[in-house]
Amino acid sequence: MPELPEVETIKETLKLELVNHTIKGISIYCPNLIEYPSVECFQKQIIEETIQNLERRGKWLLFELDHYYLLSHLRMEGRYLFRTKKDSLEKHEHIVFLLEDGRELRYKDTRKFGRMHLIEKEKLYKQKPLLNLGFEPWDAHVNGKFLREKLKSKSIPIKTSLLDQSIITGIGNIYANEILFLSKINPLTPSNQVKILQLESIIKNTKKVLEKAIQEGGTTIRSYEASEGVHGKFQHNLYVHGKEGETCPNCKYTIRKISVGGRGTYYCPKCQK
DNA sequence: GTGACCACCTGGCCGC
DNA sequence: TGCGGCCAGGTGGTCA
Repeated sequence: MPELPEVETIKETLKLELVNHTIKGISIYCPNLIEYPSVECFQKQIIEETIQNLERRGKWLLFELDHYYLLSHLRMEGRYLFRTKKDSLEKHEHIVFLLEDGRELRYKDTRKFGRMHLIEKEKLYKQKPLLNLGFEPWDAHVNGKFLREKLKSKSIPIKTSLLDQSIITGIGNIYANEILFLSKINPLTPSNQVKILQLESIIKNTKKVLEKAIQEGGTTIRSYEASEGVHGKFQHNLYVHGKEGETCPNCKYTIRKISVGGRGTYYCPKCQK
């Protein structure tokens, strides 16, 4: 599933293909994917807009157009593919953007979990979904004191807080597991009981894990591809995620899988006490 | 303000 | 073999 490193990889891949190209038409086969505005407005407003740039904010992909930002969240299995008019529409291809050079940018999403917004440029950070988004992990505001302040009234597990996009944006389930393993913190620890040194360790390892994952092009687990045929390699660097029953690379204890906040959580009970 | 729960959605897997 | 049920996941909404 695309998290921050995967979205960063997708952004860079699409940027090479899309900047300075104009959207001439759009076909929407699954209206539920359009969150805002209405499907009719979305279709009307996006026509004749030229893609100026691609950006990323957390797990959101931002297409900068002339007058709007097209925001795309890939959720679990969303991906973008390039096709031509001659190519027949395949299963799960729900939205087709026709470009002025005849290519088609198709949004494919097996589970239809992804969402798109089209927002006027000046309102980008004044309304959902970016309004309440937290800081990027590399933001200067993100330090131990910041996290302690944010978590002081929270008794939910630290793993759940790491997934809260209004605190630090971009961390998903895979990387939260890895970050807590490297920080030697039990994922069930109440957020307000994590010590300041541990919070600083979390921040350090968040940057470390995400930077490494971006270098490797993200993590390819099941269905994720940056674009067609582009696979990440970070799955070879995972310590605990998806390794239930295997031995811990540090202490050789058996890695355990539990459910925290309804999410599959992998950890070493010996290293992460 | 906080936390728990649910809906969204489909393919894959497992047990019967 | 076929069927039903469960699971995976991120986010937003609702309710206590």
